[in-house]
Amino acid sequence: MNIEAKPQSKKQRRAAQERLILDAAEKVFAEAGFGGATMQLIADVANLPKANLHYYFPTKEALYRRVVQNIFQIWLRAADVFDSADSPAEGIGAYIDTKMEISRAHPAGSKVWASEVMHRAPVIQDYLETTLMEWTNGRMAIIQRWIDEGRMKPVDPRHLLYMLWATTQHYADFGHQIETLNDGRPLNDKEWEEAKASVKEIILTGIGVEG
Amino acid sequence: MNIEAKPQSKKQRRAAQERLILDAAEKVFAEAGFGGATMQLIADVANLPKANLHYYFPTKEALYRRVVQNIFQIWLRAADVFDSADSPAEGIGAYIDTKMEISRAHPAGSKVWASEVMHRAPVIQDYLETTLMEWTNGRMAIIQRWIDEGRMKPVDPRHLLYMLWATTQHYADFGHQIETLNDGRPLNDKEWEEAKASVKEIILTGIGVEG
DNA sequence: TCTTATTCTGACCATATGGTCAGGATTACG
DNA sequence: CGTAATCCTGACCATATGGTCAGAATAAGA
Repeated sequence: MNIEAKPQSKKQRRAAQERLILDAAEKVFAEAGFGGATMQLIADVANLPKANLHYYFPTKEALYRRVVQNIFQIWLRAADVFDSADSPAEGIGAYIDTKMEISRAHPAGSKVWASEVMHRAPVIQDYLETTLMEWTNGRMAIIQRWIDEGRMKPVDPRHLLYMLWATTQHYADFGHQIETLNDGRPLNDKEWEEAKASVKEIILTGIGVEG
Repeated sequence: MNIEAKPQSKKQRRAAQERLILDAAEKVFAEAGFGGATMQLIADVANLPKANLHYYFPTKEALYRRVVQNIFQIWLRAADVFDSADSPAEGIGAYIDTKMEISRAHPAGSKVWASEVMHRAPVIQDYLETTLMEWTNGRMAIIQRWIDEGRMKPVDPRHLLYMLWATTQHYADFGHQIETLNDGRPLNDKEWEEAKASVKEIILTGIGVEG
């Protein structure tokens, strides 16, 4: 009973197949939207027969739900850097860095999330109302504390958070527009660093912890 | 030949019907995406038989194209305030105000635009490459001039523009999330003013023209 | 009123899609 | 091996959708 068989145990194979399908689905959902995505296309991208998708995921909705849930987990994990910081500049700066890196590494995920929210969150509304709400309130409290301690400018914590989300996710969700305005080329490493630096500079200056 | 007949001339009726269909289409495309929207649903919202839509718009794509073009015009007109200003604080502040007001007045339009860009702009790529590119370069030049004249902090004009777009459009595109985090209620007049003020305060401070 | 152009619509069609299923292939394991 | 469980798949189905069309209704004009 080797729990870590080299090629594949039963469970590992199942997990690998699910991962394969989920990755393909994330791409297709991001590029075509839920309505525009077809199981056939996802199957083609995953290089599997369509019927096989239905063996692992009973319906298109179920598959989509898993994709969105995956993304949500990534967002949440990204939030940790916020807490462990003990200065606004450090916490918010690290949060911007992390969110920007996620936008670069998981643009498809960000787009699926954006699309889901734009369509009034039919699948993950409960997450918005519970997990996201709690997370937001927690972070707002932290920011408010920093403000009360006089360590940053007294801005509305809620709208600061919205600005952080909007600005960082923009580089994923509107990546195509940014690429077009960059003469058709995706941002290279240097340009990406400039983007991160610009965002941090304006916002951190804007809340009075830099410059 | 009364060009301004009270009830309706031929052309006026046609224009009115097209407007009716376009408004319904904007709503439906925003809520369901291009792929998820159906001509039947658009027809229901417009309270017309489906075949009638095809009398005015030959295909779903043609209808969608018109919706996106309409929105693009609104975006462009909003940009005027940028130019007529002679100080960074005034120009950028007015631009933020205008974009925020559009986000409130035309959330569906903003969502359709976002969706179109997220899907790699299959319909309006040429606009991105020509009109938007020119507009962006023009505004970057203005910002750069302000910087050269020492009237604002030397930030990257391109990323400042992206931040302006991202932040203002966020209130339309992610309006549902914002509403959920606002205890399920849409922002009221006061809250909307607070949002505008917060965005302006952070950004204008961030570029060193306020605070 | 008669004629013509325009607008409207129910009924219809070809196609694409999500999903099913019977049975074949493969693997696990005694 | 044998056999039971799991995994895989081609063929199929019901439905929904974009789009068509013949002809009715309406308006315009003489």
